[in-house]
Amino acid sequence: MRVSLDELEMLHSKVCRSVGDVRRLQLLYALENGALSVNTLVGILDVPQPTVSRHLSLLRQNGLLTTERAGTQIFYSLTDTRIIGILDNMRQVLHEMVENQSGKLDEMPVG
Amino acid sequence: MRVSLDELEMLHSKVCRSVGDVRRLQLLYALENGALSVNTLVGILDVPQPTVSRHLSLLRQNGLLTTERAGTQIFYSLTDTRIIGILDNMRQVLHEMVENQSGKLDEMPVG
DNA sequence: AAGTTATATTCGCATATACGGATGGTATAT
DNA sequence: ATATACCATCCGTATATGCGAATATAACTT
Repeated sequence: MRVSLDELEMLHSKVCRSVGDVRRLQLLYALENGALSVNTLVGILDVPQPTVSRHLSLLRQNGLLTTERAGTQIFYSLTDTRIIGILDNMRQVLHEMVENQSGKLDEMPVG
Repeated sequence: MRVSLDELEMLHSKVCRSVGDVRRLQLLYALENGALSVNTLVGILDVPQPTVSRHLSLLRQNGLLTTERAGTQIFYSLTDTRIIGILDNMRQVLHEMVENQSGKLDEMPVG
């Protein structure tokens, strides 16, 4: 499948946006070591089942997760585990940025 | 500065969300090779100046950009250029994912 | 001080997103 | 067929986000 730069840019921002939610970030990390059922994820995140289901659905629509049914359960897993590595890199950089520039985040306007 | 896992998680999702907008993604990439003035960025993105200014402001509030005034102009630059490398990694992975699973994104529900 | 350039902010509006609770659907078991 | 377990979707609501147009602020010039 050929993909233009514009399409890639769109996908890129869409994926970043879908990661840009604490619950969804937690879901991705929870699946770091393999597939889990919805119910298990509900237990881990401790939020209502419909909430988890909606976030999982969004992540799947954006290609980050895939599903597999086993009886009545549905197991979600990462489409590409390299995503976690990338998120870890980002987290590491952010960690350093926070420690270095300390209170400089959210600083006052330039004027 | 000590930073808890929760705080880091918050920052992480906040930063991802701020990257999750096409304009802001374009702004970050535009600044890949050094600082640029707001007006220059307006020319590159070809969107109204207030729109650019608002997106820049958000990116700065989230720590991704820093500013420096030079006369009447304000130059924005990346706080940490490693961010671009991370975004490139993600873009590369997404590119491969799209090419591999072709039309599988946005596929139909599991039921 | 008045004018000019560059940038930031405000306002009103439209759209998108997230949530809880209820409901709907699917698969297995009895 | 009924019951149960598991998951997805709908509904109404509250909040967040993005935009264009107009306006405000800051710095430099004359």
